[in-house]
Amino acid sequence: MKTKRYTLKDIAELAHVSRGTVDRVVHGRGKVSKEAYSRVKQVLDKIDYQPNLVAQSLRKGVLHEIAVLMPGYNYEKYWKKPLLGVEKATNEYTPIGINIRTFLFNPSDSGSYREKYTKILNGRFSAVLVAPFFYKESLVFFEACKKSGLPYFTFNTYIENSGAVTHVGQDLVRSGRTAGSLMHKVLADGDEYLVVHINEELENSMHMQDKESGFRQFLAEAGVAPGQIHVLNIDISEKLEPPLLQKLGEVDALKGIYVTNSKVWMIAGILQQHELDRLLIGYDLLDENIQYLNAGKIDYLIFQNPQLQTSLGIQTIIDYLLFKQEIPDKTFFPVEIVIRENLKEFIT
Amino acid sequence: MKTKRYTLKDIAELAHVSRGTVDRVVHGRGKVSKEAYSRVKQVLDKIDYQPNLVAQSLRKGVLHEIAVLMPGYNYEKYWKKPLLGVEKATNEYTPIGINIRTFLFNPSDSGSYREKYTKILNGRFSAVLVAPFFYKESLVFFEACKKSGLPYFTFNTYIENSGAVTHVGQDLVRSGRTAGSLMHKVLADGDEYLVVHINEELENSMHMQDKESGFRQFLAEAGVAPGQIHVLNIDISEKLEPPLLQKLGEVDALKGIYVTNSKVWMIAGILQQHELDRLLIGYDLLDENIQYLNAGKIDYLIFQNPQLQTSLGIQTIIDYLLFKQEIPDKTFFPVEIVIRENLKEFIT
DNA sequence: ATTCATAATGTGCTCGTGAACACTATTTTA
DNA sequence: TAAAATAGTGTTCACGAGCACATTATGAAT
Repeated sequence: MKTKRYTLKDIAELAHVSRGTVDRVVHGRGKVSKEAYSRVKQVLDKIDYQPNLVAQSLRKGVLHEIAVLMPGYNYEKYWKKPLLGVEKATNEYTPIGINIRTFLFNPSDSGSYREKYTKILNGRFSAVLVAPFFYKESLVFFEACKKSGLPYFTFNTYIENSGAVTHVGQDLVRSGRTAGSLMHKVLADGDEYLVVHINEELENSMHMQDKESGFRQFLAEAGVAPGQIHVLNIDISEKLEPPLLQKLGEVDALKGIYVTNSKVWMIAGILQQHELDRLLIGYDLLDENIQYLNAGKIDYLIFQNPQLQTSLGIQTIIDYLLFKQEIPDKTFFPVEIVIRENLKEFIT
Repeated sequence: MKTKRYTLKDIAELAHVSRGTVDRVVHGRGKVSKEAYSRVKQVLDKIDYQPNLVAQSLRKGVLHEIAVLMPGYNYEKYWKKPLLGVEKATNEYTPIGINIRTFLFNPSDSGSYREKYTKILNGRFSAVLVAPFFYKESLVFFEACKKSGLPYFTFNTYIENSGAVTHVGQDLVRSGRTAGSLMHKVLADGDEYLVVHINEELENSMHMQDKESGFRQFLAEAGVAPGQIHVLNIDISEKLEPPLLQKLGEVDALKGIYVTNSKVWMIAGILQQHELDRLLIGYDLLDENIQYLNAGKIDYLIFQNPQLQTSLGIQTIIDYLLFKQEIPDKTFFPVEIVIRENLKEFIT
């Protein structure tokens, strides 16, 4: 465990050359004779040289610059938490020579996305963490990254075969299964289930499909007939109330409602207004949702820990850059179940 | 945001003195004239000097040594995870000049505890993170720490008025409430509840009391009569089976069982053997528990994330030592609810 | 006024790395 | 063969803080 750390000077002595030569070998700068090279190489292979990061950092001023590309929270408040995660990581890593630059784009304007990623490509970054919000534009961006040898890491939105070193996010199918299981534990045998998708133009509808399929998957395994599961697609621009009330009127045994995104508070509001009592499950710790959770109108919230997405993402990048660690191509983090009783520690 | 970092040299120039004088003022080493002192002080006040940690670390070889005092996992496998947390933190912080030394004691031998903490007191540590397993011995240790000015941080076991800078742990009352709520959501109105304490000599029984009181607290608020809640105290050296079966035979409506520690798998085994079906809630992701969770015999596990206890503890210490941050006197982390469906990400 | 003590201040080296630079040895070109 | 080019190697400085040591200034004592 207590392996001595070798310095360039140590190696130089062992290989009977000067520090400069060792440096040239280590960094492959050339201008080294075959004999000197092989002697240094031999020593290097034997001792597993790890450069002193502290000294590197002191010398270079800044070891790495990392870019983060994500939507600004003034457009969508969901993004406030991920930004907090970035700030946390920034505070932690700045003193050791890692600079983090944040590029916020407008999530309803792909032009602003392009503009920001161009800046990143023109900067001199060691890596980039990106929420690939726009599909087509992201593919272009990824190609450009590859061309300039810039490693990219994605979070929040998963893109198949993106070529990213790692994706950090939540397993959506699993989160749907979790919702199904939670609901199934509480509901009785004959009760029926409702899945509500509340669409926004912005949000990726793939997300919701994955969640629904996980939900159905679990219930099927638990012996719930497909006919007991109802689905409601509502666009946010329409009124939510009429279709919901209609459905609840039609199906009397409908005892559980699963809302596949953070807009669950809207449903909670309608239920409260009409004094209806249903088991209600949704996503994310928005203020509105927390309020209804505390009031007992929402039973379970599934939490993506958006803050963790970015802080974990940045940490992964640093592991990659500094320690050349083996990085898994997907880093999932837990599907957290939040009820009123364990809420507190999640929101501080 | 983009505040320039001042160096000692910068300050020296601003105050028209030499680097050495600034150094003496910053460290209060004396040998400075009143005029020079006040000039430097003035500059210092204005610019908020933050010493360059990288340079400090390089110069001093190691910035801080932190001691961790906890039980070894060869005695109790529960402690394997906290140790992993220590290792994770070690890997992360060693390259920036923070050394972490672990002292493992035998949790059934207070002598070994004393022996290890003596070593720590004789070493030159900047801080210590301790699982204060033995109450009386810990008070002695804390006194000694105070005397020698060694800041101490506790985790896992909470000691009232310990004088620790921070305690890192889980809110036990809240975890009891959570168990109560989960169970109450599923059980019907007339159903009855059972709390099982499985004692080990080693474990602090305070823990279990806090959990039970949280459990009762919640159920009382939810309108469950105290008479509907039964308690079973079993010593691990006895046979668990007879008292449990007797209780279940006596009370027919007993539909939910809450085990206040990680020994829940023992109860699950008995239920399985006798083909009994009850809602079962317990603690921690031991292999045995996971097995029963997957088999559907355990419904919910409450998870303390033991790994997080130590890694968060060490991080807190570093914030304290390096950044002199305001540290809350208690750092709680979430009461995680684990079911079969969201298990996976918690165990990797 | 000169010597000595001491307070106050400045200088220089160290930590390990990176990079510019200087130097030597060998080969190429006129 | 002398001059020039180039390959190979070693030396030196800088990064910022900390600390030992050298230097200077100030006052006291003879």
